[in-house]
Amino acid sequence: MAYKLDQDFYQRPCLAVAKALVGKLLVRRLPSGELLKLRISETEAYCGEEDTACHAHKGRTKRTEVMYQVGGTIYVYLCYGMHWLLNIVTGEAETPEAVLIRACLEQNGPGKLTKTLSVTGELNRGSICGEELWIEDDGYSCHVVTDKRVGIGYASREDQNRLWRFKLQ
DNA sequence: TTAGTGATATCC
DNA sequence: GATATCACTAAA
Repeated sequence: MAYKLDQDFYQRPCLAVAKALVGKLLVRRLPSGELLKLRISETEAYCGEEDTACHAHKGRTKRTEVMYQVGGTIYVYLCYGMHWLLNIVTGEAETPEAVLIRACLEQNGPGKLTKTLSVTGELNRGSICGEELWIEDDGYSCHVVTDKRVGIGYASREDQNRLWRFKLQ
């Protein structure tokens, strides 16, 4: 009995949302009308200006503006000129928090994931509760393990060591 | 291990 | 205007 997560789900601290999203179904309706469902197997939390790994830690800019929206907003970002990364904004408005969807089952890597789902910058600032992209809970539950975040060598040692990555075990 | 890629931020 | 940076991937 799958049901679509509503906006309230995302209006919680990013760590809680990041952990809760692991094991959920990411659903994408392609422009062609085709429906794709993938189970989320890995997420990472990026939490506020205090977090030196977070894009918004230096303050609000044109790019990070999206992270200051209310939870439930989609933040899509182009990395290394070729990969779109999918994030979901969490928490209250004015707090720059987001969860990076890092991988789904059968899809390791955030860049491959967005390629498979045809996620591009067009979805940036959209709603994760809309008709193009949303998340469902089908009652599946599993063991979630934590780990250090990766690919954030520019962050402080302290922040690199935070166990803010959540994986399906 | 390393090259490729382009938007963004930061520095003239 | 110019350059440095980057939450990655594929090929070797």
